Amino acid sequence: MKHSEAKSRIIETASSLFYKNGYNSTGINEIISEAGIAKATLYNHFKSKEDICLAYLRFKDTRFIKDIETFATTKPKGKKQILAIFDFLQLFFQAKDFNGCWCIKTVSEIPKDNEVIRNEIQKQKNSFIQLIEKLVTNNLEKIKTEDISSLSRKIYLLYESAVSESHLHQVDWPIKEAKHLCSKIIR
Amino acid sequence: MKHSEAKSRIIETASSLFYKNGYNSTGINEIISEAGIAKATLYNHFKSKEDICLAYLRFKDTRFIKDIETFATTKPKGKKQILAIFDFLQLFFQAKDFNGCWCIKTVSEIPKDNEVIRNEIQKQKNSFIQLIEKLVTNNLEKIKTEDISSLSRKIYLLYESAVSESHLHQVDWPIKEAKHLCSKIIR
DNA sequence: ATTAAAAGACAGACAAGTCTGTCTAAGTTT
DNA sequence: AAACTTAGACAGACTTGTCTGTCTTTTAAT
Repeated sequence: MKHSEAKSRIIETASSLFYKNGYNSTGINEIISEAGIAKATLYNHFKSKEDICLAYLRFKDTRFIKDIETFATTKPKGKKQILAIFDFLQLFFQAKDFNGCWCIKTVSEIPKDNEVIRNEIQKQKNSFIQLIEKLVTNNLEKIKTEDISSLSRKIYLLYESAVSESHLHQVDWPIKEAKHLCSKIIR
Repeated sequence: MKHSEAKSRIIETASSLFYKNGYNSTGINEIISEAGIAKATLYNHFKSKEDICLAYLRFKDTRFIKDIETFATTKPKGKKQILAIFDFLQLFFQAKDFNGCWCIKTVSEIPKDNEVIRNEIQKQKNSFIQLIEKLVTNNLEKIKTEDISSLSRKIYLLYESAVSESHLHQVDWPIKEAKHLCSKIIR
C-alpha cells in the first residue's frame, strides 16, 4: 500500500534524526527534506510533532524488544541467556549509530508535564522488565517465585546504567562491569 | 562585591530553571526576568548561553560533591559510609525539586559535537567515581588494592541507575534495590 | 472501455511565534 | 566623571503548523 509507505518513510527518517541529533534539535523541515516528502503529506499522517515522537519511540521499542529477545533465546539455555542481554548491548554499543537510550534522551528533552510521552516511556521500560523476568524465570531453575521481581529489577538497573554510562563515557567498561556483577547475582 | 552578587543571582536562577524545565526550554528572557536583572547585565557576565550552562553544571556539582561527602563522612565508619550515598539519594529523591541527573539531562539536550559541555560532564562523573573510590578505600579494610577500581565502578553504576530510574518511574524501588545489591557486594 | 471522481502527494508561501545576542538611551552608584 | 545597571527595541534566524493550488494515481460508475 502506498499510503503506509510514505508513513514508514517519515517514521524511519524521523527516528534516525531524533535519535542522532535529539528531538528538539530536529525540525519538521529537516524531516521532510530528508524523507523527500511534502510537509502537507507529513501533517496528513501525523497531527503534530509530538505524534511523530510517539511513533518514533514505538518504532525503536518494537525493533529493540524483538531483536534482543531473538538474540537471547538463540543462546544456550541457562545463565547465558540472561547474560546475553549484555552481549547484545556490546554489539549495540559498537554500532556506529549508538547514541544511548532513546527513552532517557527523550524524557530529558520534553517538558515535565507531558504525560503522553512519559507514559509511553514508562510502559516501554516496564515491558523490558517483564522480558527480563521471563528470562529469569525460564533460565534459573532454583529461583523462588517471590525473588523473581527483585532479581529482575536489579538486572534491569545494571543494564540501564550500562547503556547510559557507556554512552556518556564513550567506553565499554560499564557494560563489562554490569555483566560481571550480573553474573555474580544469578549464580 | 556587587559584581559577583549579580553573577551569583544569574547562576542560581539559571540553575534552578535549567534543572527544572530543561536547558533548551529555558530562554534567556526567562532567566533575566526571574533573576530581576537586565539582559545587558547578563551578557556582561557571560559571553553566551553555553557559558551559563557551564556555570550551572559546576554550581550543581560543587554543591553535590560537598553535600554527599559531608553526609557520608558523618555516618559511622565502615560499610555504612558507603551505603550512605544511597540514603543521601533517598533524601534527594524525596525533595520536591528532584529531577534526575543534571548531567544526563544536559547531555541529552546538547548537540553531539559540543565537546566543551561533554568534557565538563565527564570530568564531573570521574570525580564522583573518585569519591566512591575514597569511600571504598577508607571503609573496607579487607579490600585489595587491585579490586578498588572495579568495585567502585560497580557501585557507581548502581548509584547512577538508581538516580535515573527513580526519576523515570517516579518511585523509589530503584534506590532500594541498588542499595541492597551494593550491600551485598561490599560484604 | 471510457469517463468521472476521489485521494493523495507535491512545492512552497505564509502566519505567528520562538530564540539568542546586540545595541541604544536613560538612570544610578561610587 | 567613570562605570555599571536598567528597560526594552531590534535584527536575524529559527520553530511548528496551515493553507493554496497543481499534478498524478487509483477507484468507481456508466
